[in-house]
Amino acid sequence: MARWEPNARERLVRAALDLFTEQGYDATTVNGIAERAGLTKTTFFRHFADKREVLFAAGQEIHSRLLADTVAAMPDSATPLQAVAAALDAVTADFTEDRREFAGRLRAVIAGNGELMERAVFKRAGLARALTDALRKRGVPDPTASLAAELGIHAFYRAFEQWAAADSRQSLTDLTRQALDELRAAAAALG
Amino acid sequence: MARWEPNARERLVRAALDLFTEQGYDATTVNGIAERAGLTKTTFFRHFADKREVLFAAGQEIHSRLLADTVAAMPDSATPLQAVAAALDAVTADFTEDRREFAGRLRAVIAGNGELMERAVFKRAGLARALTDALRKRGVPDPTASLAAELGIHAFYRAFEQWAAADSRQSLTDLTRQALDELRAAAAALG
DNA sequence: CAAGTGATGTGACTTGGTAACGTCACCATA
DNA sequence: TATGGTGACGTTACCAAGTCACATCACTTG
Repeated sequence: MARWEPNARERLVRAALDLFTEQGYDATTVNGIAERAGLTKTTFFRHFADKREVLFAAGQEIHSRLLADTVAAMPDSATPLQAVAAALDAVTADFTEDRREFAGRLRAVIAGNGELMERAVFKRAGLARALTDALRKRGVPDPTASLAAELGIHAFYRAFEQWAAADSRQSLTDLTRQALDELRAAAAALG
Repeated sequence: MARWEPNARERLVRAALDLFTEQGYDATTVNGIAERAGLTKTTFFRHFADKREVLFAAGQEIHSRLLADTVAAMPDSATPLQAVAAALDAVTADFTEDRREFAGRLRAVIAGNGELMERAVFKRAGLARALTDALRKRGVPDPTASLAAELGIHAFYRAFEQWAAADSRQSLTDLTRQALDELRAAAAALG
């Protein structure tokens, strides 16, 4: 018999999201989360750097690396925006249909709290940064690199809003491709 | 004789920036800041929502409103990017030469601490949001509005880095104009 | 001169977050 | 089988951020 139940990390995430939706983020204590997961506060902070991070740790650094690796693997002939598009394809493939309800609840909790919004914006900036750096390593000069990266991340979040909130039947990959096309056209028309 | 020294808010900001540069952000307590300003912790939190905000409260909402008002005052014939350029001119006029040393120290402290970076990124997103909303009110459709706004804010921060860090003799207004021109050209060339 | 206002102080409290130390199943290796 | 290490967790104590109820007193207004 095992000494501890497995998947402590995942249990903490689920307990946190449940409590946040039930009583709100502020009214939920870390002690409460840990207790529901059958653990203690100390263990919570061994898994997550702070209270907010329990909602963001899943996938963040993975996605950054996936963006960077995909961009690096593109042939030299690819344009910056083509590299960005490929990277977004790779990341969005991870957002399968069965994760949509979870993503929707996550989005709702985050949207309802200032501290969480702040962290979300920061994470978004981190993704843009990773994408920018990957483009720079391909020799894309500034400010083209950061611009292409921001365009891509912008498209991703725009699409994510639709995917997680509404009941659109399209995949996040398709929605992101459409958003990127729109943004590309708008950028070209800016003047 | 007045019961309290005047300018409590400003005294708190200066005390905070001084202590942060001397001992670092983490090693500085709110009690310490308040004490140096001749006040107490409670009074600190009456002026600033949290410890970080003491470095950001100056100018944030003022700048948002200035951006919005300037965009709103532009003639209908102006393009989105022209409105953005005018708004940036208005905001950067506020960054006079005598504030440069202060801005440089501020930038250094923020760059050295993760929590402060997070807040800075959030404030930046707030400015972009204000600019986007102002453009929308002019009838600029999405995603053109948010794109033009992000381009402008991107230019502003890019220029701010040069202005606050190096000893370039140019005004922030000029640096921002140049940065916006570069970004416009890069956007048009994206494909 | 009385009543009200506003900026501050006091003290007690909750909670996020850290740190030192202890516990015990599991695993490797002799 | 004996032994010693490792990793994941718990316990306890602590600090500092942030909140709240209540008190103070110069200044203002009628």
